[in-house]
Amino acid sequence: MIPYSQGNLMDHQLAQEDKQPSSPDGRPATMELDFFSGDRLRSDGSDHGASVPDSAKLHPLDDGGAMDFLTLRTGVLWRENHQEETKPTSQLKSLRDRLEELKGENQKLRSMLELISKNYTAVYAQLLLVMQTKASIIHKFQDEGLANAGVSTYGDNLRERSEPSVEAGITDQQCDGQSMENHIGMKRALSSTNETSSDEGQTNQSMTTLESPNVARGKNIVREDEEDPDNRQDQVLGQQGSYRKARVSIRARSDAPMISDGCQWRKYGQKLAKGNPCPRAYYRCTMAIGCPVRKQIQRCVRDKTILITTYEGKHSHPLPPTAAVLAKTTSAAASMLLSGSTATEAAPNGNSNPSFLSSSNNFLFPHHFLYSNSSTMASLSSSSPNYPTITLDLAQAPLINNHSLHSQRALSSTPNCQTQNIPPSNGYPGFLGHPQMHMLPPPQAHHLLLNNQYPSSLMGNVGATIASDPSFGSKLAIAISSMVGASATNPGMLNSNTNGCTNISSSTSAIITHDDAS
DNA sequence: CGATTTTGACCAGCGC
DNA sequence: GCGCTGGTCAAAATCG
Repeated sequence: MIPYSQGNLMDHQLAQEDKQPSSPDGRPATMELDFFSGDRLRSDGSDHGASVPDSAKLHPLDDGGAMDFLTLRTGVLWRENHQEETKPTSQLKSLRDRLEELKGENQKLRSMLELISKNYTAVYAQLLLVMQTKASIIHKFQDEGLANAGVSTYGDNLRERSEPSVEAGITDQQCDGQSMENHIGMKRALSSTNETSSDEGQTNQSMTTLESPNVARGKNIVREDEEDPDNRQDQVLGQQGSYRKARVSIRARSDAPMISDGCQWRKYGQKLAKGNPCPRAYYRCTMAIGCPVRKQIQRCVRDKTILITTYEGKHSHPLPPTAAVLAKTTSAAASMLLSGSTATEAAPNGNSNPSFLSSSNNFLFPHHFLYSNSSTMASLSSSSPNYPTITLDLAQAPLINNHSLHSQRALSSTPNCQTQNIPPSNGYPGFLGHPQMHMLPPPQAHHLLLNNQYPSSLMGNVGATIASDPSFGSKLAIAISSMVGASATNPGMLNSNTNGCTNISSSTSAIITHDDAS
């Protein structure tokens, strides 16, 4: 009904591609995509969104596409107006009638769309509620059972948290993700203290590395450890190995060995997981001694072009802006995930915050994409209750070209694998390093709506839209950070989105997935 | 020569 | 208890 085809999109892409600066060798310069860059959002927005008056937008967050749509419609009306002078009145009346008819039809379709969206949201909320309840029961069961058995587990940490001798004044109501990490750190500290008597009187640096601002302010007892915290932590981790933390998994198409996230990593292991011929690589953050953050990288067994990066832990050091956004996002997601089943903490907006995925913020379930039952952006992995994992699936995006990952090296055959990137031309190392994403037009949720092919081809477009959405990361980070209320290490990014942050639900999306890396 | 990767060994959890 | 699997360690190899 509405004349916006895939061709328009491709033409737009080509036009954008022509605008890319060229490298000395004549090829278009590589420009990595930084999903979490607000500056990038601004710069791109100047090409599209900035030129679109708000009144012309179909949706507050719709940027470039609205202009195209408006232009197309305006063109039709313009032609109609000029034809008025030459066409017979009856024909004009017929056209007007037809126009009114189409308007009415459009209105009906919009109503139907809204209804479907509401229904889907309601159903999804129920589904999540069920999942959360299930996870909560499992956690509770493990907490009680394993604690009674004297096994050190994540649940055990929860139990110990309220012990005055360990942490005074920490209540169950403070059982958010960060405090959980504190407890993991505390548990490690206690464990190591128990292991070696010579450790008494000292404290584990690893705890410090895991501490939250609350810890730093003295809520927990933190002392300095003279030993190498990294080793200590590794030992404790290796020996106690049962700590369970939330993980944030990112799936993205890439032929590069690693996505660039702005951090520096050292590979410490590689394993062949059962059922997947691709090895899983283990990395730990080396930007600071004792940083507890680790990540695993593995290709999807079903689709080798999909790179699955799983982050665990929270950085214990300041991050460069390029890394801070992703780190904050994953950390916040993990925190929310951990607190999801038990959270009583109110979100900054005043809403209770039952879940990171809840509809209270609704950014994960944008109504634009509710036509597909699998087009949500994040998912809880319920397959492993001890390792709650949230998956951000960007795998529907176009393949990430390895040209953009110039600083990366082969996963298994090249050394110094790290993501300390050479800044691209836009000044941001990028998150997924995806030149194609730069070339795509900015997000256009309503592009999907305008596309005649939907909903049959919706899913493919969803991925492209996510990938092309420069505000995707920002909105995601904003949404998460708004819920956890953590201090922003990169306020520049978070504040940069001036037109979209108030309605995060508008243009973010990804795909619910299952854990199929192994 | 320091930093990093490689890779076999080790450990803990889990299912049978 | 045994075997399998995932995760980590640490010595050796490699790289810059």
